[in-house]
Amino acid sequence: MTEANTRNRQPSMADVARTAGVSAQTVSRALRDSPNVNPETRRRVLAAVDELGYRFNNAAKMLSSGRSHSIGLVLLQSGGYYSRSAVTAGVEAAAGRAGYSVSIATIADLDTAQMERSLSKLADQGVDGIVIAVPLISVTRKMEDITSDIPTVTVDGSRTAGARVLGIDQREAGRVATQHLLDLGHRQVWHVAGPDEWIEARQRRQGWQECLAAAGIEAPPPLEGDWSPRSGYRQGQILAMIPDVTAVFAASDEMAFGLIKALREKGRAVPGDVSIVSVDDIELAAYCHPPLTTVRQDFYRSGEAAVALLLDDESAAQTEVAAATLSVRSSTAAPRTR
Amino acid sequence: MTEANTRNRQPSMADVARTAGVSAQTVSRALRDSPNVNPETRRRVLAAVDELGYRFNNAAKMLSSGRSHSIGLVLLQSGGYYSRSAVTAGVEAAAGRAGYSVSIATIADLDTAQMERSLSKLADQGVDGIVIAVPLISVTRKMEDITSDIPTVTVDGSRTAGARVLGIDQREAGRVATQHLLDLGHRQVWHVAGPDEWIEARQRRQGWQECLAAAGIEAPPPLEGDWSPRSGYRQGQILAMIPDVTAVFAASDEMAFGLIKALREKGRAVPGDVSIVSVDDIELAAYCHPPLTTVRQDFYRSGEAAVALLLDDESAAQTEVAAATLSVRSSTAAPRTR
DNA sequence: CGAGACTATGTTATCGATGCCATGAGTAAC
DNA sequence: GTTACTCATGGCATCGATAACATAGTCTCG
Repeated sequence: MTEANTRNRQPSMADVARTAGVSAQTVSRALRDSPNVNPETRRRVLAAVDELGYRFNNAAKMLSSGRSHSIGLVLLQSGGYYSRSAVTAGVEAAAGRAGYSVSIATIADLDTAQMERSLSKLADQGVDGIVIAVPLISVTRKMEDITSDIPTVTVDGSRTAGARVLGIDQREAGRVATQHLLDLGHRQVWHVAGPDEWIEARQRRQGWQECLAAAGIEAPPPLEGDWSPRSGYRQGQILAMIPDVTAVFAASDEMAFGLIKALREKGRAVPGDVSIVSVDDIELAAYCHPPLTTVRQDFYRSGEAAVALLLDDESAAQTEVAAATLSVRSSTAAPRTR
Repeated sequence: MTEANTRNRQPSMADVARTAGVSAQTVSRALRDSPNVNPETRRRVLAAVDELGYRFNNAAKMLSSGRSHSIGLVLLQSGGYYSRSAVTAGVEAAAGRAGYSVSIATIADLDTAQMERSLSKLADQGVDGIVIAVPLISVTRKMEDITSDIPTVTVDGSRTAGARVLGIDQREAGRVATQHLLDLGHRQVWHVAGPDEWIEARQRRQGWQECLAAAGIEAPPPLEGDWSPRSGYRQGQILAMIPDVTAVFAASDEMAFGLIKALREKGRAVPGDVSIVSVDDIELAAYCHPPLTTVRQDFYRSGEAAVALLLDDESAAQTEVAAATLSVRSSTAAPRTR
């Protein structure tokens, strides 16, 4: 009589079975694999499903099969909207294709306690696997416990006992960027790095250092930002006060935006006085002024690869590497000849 | 002997009960509410939980309680990395605070079939509620079925029978932006809109039209982009060929970036010759050249509000409105006096 | 034509937590 | 001192699907 009454409970497999005139087990078989089910029976079952608007109960399925067919994704709330979205999309797409759903757990800051909480939350949900898309600073006992129970992949190169590592070669990105500047004739390359807790940041910095070292150049002290355009702007103000700077490698496009703004304000033209290379190749990189020369990395593919690594037991040891390719635009040029 | 063997099944409530010397039922009570449990008993239970590393089984809980304590979030893969991330973060944060987890389902394009599939997927997972963060073009029977079974909130203003609507007043954004240009002395304001299927886009366009109408100005035909900087660039090339254009309202910051680039290339200075206002206030808006005057909208808050609306039955009819505030920077100026 | 293999289907136990009811201990009230 | 009631806890059925086992019928082949 009341409205609540109209909302009967969802039909169950037993209801379908009754309607189709078969047993629940047969319904289960008809709906999943199909080793041995009479086509005619299956037709009847499907008809009944359709008629009743049956929708299988995931909880029950999960309870009896022990698998949730869902994977967890740990993200950082701040810091690089771009790569975060791209990884998410890649993970979700690959998971979806494999019949898995994705649960997200974001952490506000790179903080051990929050990380533990997120992992616990995902573990409580019973995810079959976890993709960690943020750097693990220090791995606690509790994290180890969880990651050794549940297959885990980290996409940033952090290591923990149970977790496989998907290597995106960030050093390569640093090398490519730096080498490009050297090739243009610059004698020195400065660097605005990301936060040191991020493996990405460390690796890019390493690539930069290695590249300079290989060219026999002593690297200047790196400046450090936090990925944000604002931090790039800050560091740019500092760089603008150093006379000899002709080339800068920024660890992210967003920081490069800030960098350019600061340099311009101090009367340093880009690329006339200072060349800038960064990493990410976000969509806007081509539409700022000047268009950014930047190293493209396929985060979407990384997300996909992470899921593949997670679900495919065979390729256990395989760590895929996303190649780094340079998009040359107009923020770099040969140094001004004196 | 084999490695598989080492991975014993997770301890269950019964195991905890045995260890603590109580019944499973008592464990259940001790771990949840607490109407009638002896403090000493609870202590023993908690100790046992800790000792065994017990982690409750979500599937079982869900099966017996009928609630999954998870909500689904439908996102569009492409189109505006920014707002997508912000909404996601807001949803996840609010859901997390309420003890809910978030499952995502992305769709590649605005396509009815994909939308149906995503909703089905979420429904199959047994989510307790759904937040739809993409526009529903046409609502099919199947979608209605799902949204009437499961509480649903759409954050973009699309309407469907079962879904509540979280109104973010996009018309207001359009009005604020247009009015700003008129206040500066512009006699006409052009518009580069988002795709017409997006309610956001339509509403912003309406706001623009209404504002012009109120000022007694006949609106020029709107141009249409797809939110991407590239599409802004295309439309900018067209606008640059029209002599009288002095002010443009772009429906997103990203399109404004493209617009500015195109105008600049055709020799039209921003804001000297053409003023530009857009919407979103992404972080980079302040760091491009010139810094964008743009309307800020708090998508994070929208995400939070959507969850609140979903979980809080009381405020059923309440549609929260995120205010639109203008960030005035340097992409707008008074028109050149002749 | 009978043994073994294979097909299509039904029966029963089970996953792990919870809801409901039962029970015994302690306690307040008359 | 018996009634009535609360508190703390245990026992059992249950949620819905599945795995494992069971069974009746069909087919194949020597």
